[in-house]
Amino acid sequence: MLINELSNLTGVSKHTIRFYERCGLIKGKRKLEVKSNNYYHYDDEAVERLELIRDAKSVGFTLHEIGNLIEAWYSKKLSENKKFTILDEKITSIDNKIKELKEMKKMLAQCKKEISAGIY
Amino acid sequence: MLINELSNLTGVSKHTIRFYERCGLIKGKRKLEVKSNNYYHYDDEAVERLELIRDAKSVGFTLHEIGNLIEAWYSKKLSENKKFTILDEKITSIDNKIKELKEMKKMLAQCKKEISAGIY
DNA sequence: TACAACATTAGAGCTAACTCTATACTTTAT
DNA sequence: ATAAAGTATAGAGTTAGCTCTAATGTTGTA
Repeated sequence: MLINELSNLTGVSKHTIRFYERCGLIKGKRKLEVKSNNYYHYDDEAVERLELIRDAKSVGFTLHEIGNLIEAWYSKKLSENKKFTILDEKITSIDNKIKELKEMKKMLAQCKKEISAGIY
Repeated sequence: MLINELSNLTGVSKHTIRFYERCGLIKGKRKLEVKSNNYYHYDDEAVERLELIRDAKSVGFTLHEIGNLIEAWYSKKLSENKKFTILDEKITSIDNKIKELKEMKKMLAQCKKEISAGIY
């Protein structure tokens, strides 16, 4: 698919897709058999990646961190050990985030209770 | 306490504390009885707020969202209903984030499995 | 009393992550 | 054949969230 379709499918703007491409987060491929233009073509992996980027961003990961994650995921260059290190790091960081979110939720529930009780 | 102590206690830099103060996220108070300077004094609530800001930021909330939350929490001006609306909104958003994080974690575990199995 | 350490304000500078504009070429529909 | 819509590239502009500098004044210690 071309960039427009990818954009419609994921809800990520074309500008942003190109920006992510410049950052190395996703990769389109040129078709060698097409000589008249140099349009990029995207596959399902690009869709997957954009969804991963969106989810990871929304829980506070930076593009840089997401880049590492994607590399561990898809790269053929990294050693198995290196990949595990990155993945385990992210899993730990996810666990921490979940813990923080649960605490925040508890706090908010407590806050609601206090408001109901008219403490404030 | 003065800004230096607040900074040491929370690990948030003085510059950043002042930045948050300009944003209205925390509030120091001047002591009327002190005439020779206009230093700000901070209490335990300031510490609480800075911790809340740090936690909320790390899971992807913006300062703007955190500002709303803090207002719902501490403000005497908002109506009870308005506060509940904001708090419930944040609770929903927290639940979504937890869900996303759990999915990501599952994906990462799957990724590790695939790497072990030598699929990549 | 000197001087280091601390405080305030104003404003400049910086990085991440977009977002937009301009230019130019290609494809598609009429 | 031509106009509308799509694509690529380069680079400028924007916003959030800091981060730093300079100027100036205050406090605490030797």
